[in-house]
Parts: sequence; C-alpha cells; structure tokens
Amino acid sequence: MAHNPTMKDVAREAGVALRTVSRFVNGETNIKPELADRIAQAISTLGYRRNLAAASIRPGWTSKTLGLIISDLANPYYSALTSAIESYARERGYVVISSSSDEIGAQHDRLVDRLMEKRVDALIVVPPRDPGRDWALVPPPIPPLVFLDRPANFDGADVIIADNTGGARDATSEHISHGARRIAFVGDSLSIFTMRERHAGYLSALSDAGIIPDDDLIVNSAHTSEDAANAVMELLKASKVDAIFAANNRGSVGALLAFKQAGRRVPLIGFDDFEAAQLSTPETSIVRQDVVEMGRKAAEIVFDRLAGNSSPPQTYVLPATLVLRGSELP
Amino acid sequence: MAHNPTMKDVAREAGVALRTVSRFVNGETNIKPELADRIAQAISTLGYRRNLAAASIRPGWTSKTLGLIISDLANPYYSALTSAIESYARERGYVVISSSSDEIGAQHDRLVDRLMEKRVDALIVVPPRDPGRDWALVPPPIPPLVFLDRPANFDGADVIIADNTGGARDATSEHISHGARRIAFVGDSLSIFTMRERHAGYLSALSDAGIIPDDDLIVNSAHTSEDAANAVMELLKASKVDAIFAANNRGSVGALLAFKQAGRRVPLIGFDDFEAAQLSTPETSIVRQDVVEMGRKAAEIVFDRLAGNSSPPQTYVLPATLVLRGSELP
DNA sequence: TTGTAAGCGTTATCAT
DNA sequence: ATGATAACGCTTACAA
Repeated sequence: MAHNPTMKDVAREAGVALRTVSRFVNGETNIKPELADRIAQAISTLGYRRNLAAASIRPGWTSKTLGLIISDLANPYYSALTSAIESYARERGYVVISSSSDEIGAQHDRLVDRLMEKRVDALIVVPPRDPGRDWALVPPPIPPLVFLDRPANFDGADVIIADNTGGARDATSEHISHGARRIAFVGDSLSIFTMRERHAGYLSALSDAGIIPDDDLIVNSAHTSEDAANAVMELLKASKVDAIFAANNRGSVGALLAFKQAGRRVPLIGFDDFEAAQLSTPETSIVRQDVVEMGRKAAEIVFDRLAGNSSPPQTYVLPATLVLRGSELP
Repeated sequence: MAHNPTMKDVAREAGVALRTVSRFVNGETNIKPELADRIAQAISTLGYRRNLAAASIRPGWTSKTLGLIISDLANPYYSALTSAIESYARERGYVVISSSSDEIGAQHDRLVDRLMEKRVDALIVVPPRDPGRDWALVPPPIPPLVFLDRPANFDGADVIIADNTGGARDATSEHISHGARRIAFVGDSLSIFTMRERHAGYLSALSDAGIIPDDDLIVNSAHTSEDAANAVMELLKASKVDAIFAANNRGSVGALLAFKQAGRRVPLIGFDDFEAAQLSTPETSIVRQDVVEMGRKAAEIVFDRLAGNSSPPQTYVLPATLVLRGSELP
C-alpha cells in the first residue's frame, strides 16, 4: 500500500504554495486558472485525497459525523430507525456511526465515551434497559443529544417517544367494544419503559370500562416468541380469556403460533407491525408506530440543534395508531 | 457548550509536561504515582476527554473505524449483515460507519470517497446493482477492501458470497424429487447478481433432470411481494404449475399471499428465511444463507488484512442450505 | 492572487 | 521518570 499523498506533496508537484492547494481543494474561486490546472493535474497524478480527519481537528471544524447508539441493530425496529436517521444525515453530508449497546449499561457507556472522543457532532441514543452511568456525571461539553424510543433521567436532551400508552389503551378499548371483558396482556418485563407504558394504557382502558384487572391474565415474562406462545397456550387451555393484547411483536407472533397449535383463536391485537401480520388469517390488527418518522424526527432535531437552536429540550410524543385488519373480531 | 479541554490544559492544571499527560492517557506505566494522581485529578476536574480525531492523524495511528456500504439498511438482510459486522468490530475496539447506496452507483461512489477521506481503516462494500465507477480508477492507496454479497470487477479485494447457485439447485431438485416437472421460478430482475446465480442453479437442476425450461414459468419482474403475489396468481390460474421456487423472500411472501387468496397451494420452496415462514401452514421450506456468518467472515477477513496478511485476495463461497419444513410436499 | 508561518491536539524523538 | 520540541495534515491570519 503506497504512501498517502498530502497537500504538501500536491503543492510541490504543482509548484505552488500549500495555501493555494488548500484554496483549490476547498473550492475557493480566486485562483489563477493556470495554477488551478496545475493543481488539478497534480492531484490526479498523485491520487491525492484530502484527509478529513486532519481537517476536522481545526477549531470550528467538525467531523460531520453523527453517533448513534441503539440496543440491537439486528432488531428490525432499530434498523428501521437507523436507516431513517442515516438517510436523513446522508442528504446533509453527514455519516453515521451506529453501534449496539445490547441493552447493557456498561457497553452503552463505553460507546458514549468512544463516540465523544471521536468528536461526533451529535449523539442519538436509545437508553439501555440496564441503566448505566448517570448522564449528569458525563463531563461537558456534551454534544447535542437526543433520546430515542425511551426517555432517560437527564434534562439536557430532547426526547422522542411513541404514544405507547395511548396505543395500548386504544387496542384494549377496541377489544372491550367487541364485548371482551377478560383481556390478556402478553408482554415482556415491566423493567422496560415501553412495556410499562403499554401496560399502563392497558390498565387505563380496563379501568375506563369498569373492568377489574386479573393478574392471571397478565404475562410479563415473554422475552421471546416461544415464551409468548407458551404463555398464550396456557391462557387458551384455562379457556378463560376473551381476547389478547400482545404488547410487542414477539407477543403477537407467539399468539399466532399458539393459535395454530391449539387450533383455536381469540381476538388479537398486537403492538408494532410485523411482516407476518398480513399473512395470517384473519390478518392481524396492530398498533402502528411510525418508525421512519421517529428516526427522521430525531435527525431533524439534531440538525436543528446543530444549527444553533438552544431552546429548552422538549419531549416529542409521536402517535401510535390502531390498524384494524380483522383479528380484533371474535 | 463549554470549551473542550485539551491535554495542554490538563498538563497546566496538573503542573506537569504535556508528554507526561500523554503517557498517562495512553496507559504507560513509568510515571511517578504522585504525578499520576495529580494528572488523574486534573483530568477529572477539567472533564478532559482525549481527542481521537487528533490522535488518528499521527503516522502509524488509525481511526479504528470500518466503513460499510450496503444497499439498504431497512432491509433485514443487510441490517443482519451490518449487525454481525458491527458486533465483531466492537469487540475489537472498532466502530463502524454504515451507509446505504440505495443500489445507486453514483451514491455508492460518493460514499466510497467520503469514507476514504475520513481515513477508515478498511472498507466492506456491497457493490450496487447500478455499477458505478470502476474500482481500478480509484487512486491508491485503497484500504483493505471486501466485497460482500456480490462480487465486483476488481481483483484487489476479497469477496464473500453465498452459494446461491447451489442453494437454488438443491431447492429445485427437491421439487423434482417429489415428482414436480413444471416448476416456476419467481424472482426479481436478472440484472441482480444473486438472481442470475439462483436462476442458473434452477436451470441446472432442471437440466440434470432432463426437463426443458418453460419461459412461461419464469418470473423475473417481481420487485415486491405484491408483484410476486400477482405473478403467482396468474400461474395458479393457468393451473399448469407443479411447484414454485421463490428466488427471494419477497417471492416467498408473495406466493403465500397468492395461496391465501386463491384458496389453493402448490409445493413451495423459497430462498432466504423470513419471519412468517414458521407461521404458515404448512411451514415454509427455504434455502438458508448464514447471514451472521457472512458478516462475521467479512469482518474477520478485514482484521486479518489489517493485521498484515497480504496473500492474494480470495473469494469465499459460504454454504446455502436447504431447510425443509413441509411446504415442499404436494 | 499567492505565499509564509502559526496553530489545531495529539504522539514521538531525544535529551536530561 | 520527565520534559522541550518537532512532527502529523490541515486551515487561516497576515504579508507580499
């Protein structure tokens, strides 16, 4: 691998001063055409490429890089968020370093440090379930910071979340409107923010209808589709369930698996769309969060902050809308 | 946002020389404990954070960054690849800049330039369908380069692809072994490398069985699941199809949609696993490529090259294995 | 319009 | 063990 030619090399080759090459490279116009030609020539023969890393350390210059920390890129939900952010950033000439915390606080913290050391211009973060270090302990300056999908206990950052509570309430109310009284909640641990919110929405809908929640109908240990399937099988066996609200798409898939295995279904509404939803019979109704919009909004806020907007940080709650496809019916 | 403290600031605060702070920060041991304490103290009170961008411009130092260009992060296939690469890189202290070319050559080229200007240590690239600039025209030095998922016309790079031909041949042969003779190929444009390969495997299996391919059974215009569903509906109506080989998972989903709509199915084998495969009845058989392994292997090669291995570039063909779940049966 | 020289935050050489 | 001081590749006052 040959040596990497520098501006100095170009200047020597073209027989001009370093400064002139810099001007040329930065697209300044006041250069005698003849010199410009010589420089262009030199750049091409030498195969010069400017070193953005070197440029970025000058005061007032930036890396044109966004740092993104999500929980798991292999999860379609987070890769959709990442994709939306990356494409918004790319249009503005920024690149994105995306990394996964795997929900582990220490790993998240290490990534934060790393990205700040790399001097990313801004940080978009999905706070990990396992909390990690308090943001108040991170020494300033902290670049523009946006919490995505979940809030965190720090008031220097904007927050973008979906209306988890409202969506869950709507789904549960829909079940109730069809006469269901014994509605199961099938989800993951309540240590997860979104689960707590959805659980709250579920309870609130029950309460509005004067239904007293039954602990036997609440599953919050379904980490995988298989877990959810097993739980739903139990519920079906006891045959005391009128309808199911699946609080995430693993829950929805689990319910479908259980229906298939049991040869019997009950009304189902899930949270979050999933690929198989339209292949099931009946098609599966869900609460949809606009993932692309969430990512886009996060990027938008970041660039707004980068542009100098220093108004107090805000929390943006994006709508979660009920999409009925048939599975809500008895 | 306060000023960003530098090593110099730390040195002044601690009353030591710049060099000593550098030693401390880089974890060197030969420092008098007392000075080390003063430095640690100063770092903490000042909130100093080393500037990796500045460090990386020194000769022999690198950005510890991998550049990744895929076609579309929103596609689960590519996000799975990205996830595997990122996690392998993270374990080694590297971060990944991932970006999408959207299959557009010019966009791909722009990203290549950008990433090389940022001095990424290596590049992992999914060559875009729409070719873009010839790699031979890119001035050296080119960092270690790996083509992923598809080859490109350049021999300075390692290549990692799946055995698309073999997988397609196996799937088609499986259909034949169950007595099918009129087997449809449902896929996307043959301008896509993987499609050409899978199509070749399909033809080769037919040929081995002495079956003459029928153009009416070959669909290569299914860009979406809906396209595929329509095509399969047509095939079913003509009722001259014994079995379907879906050359990607949009094709598989389309076939399932068509089966549902037509109220009738034929044996089906797809290429690439998909979430709904195990929810269908019967469960859908597919050819599985080990996506995680492909990503892991790409990262592994990159680090091997980074470690100095300069043997001639190789092409690695990873297995694509038939996973039978029932849908291959009549 | 062009060039000289200082400086960005870091690491590395070489004395001490 | 510690400290001046010179790089690294770039941008930018300031001169010419």
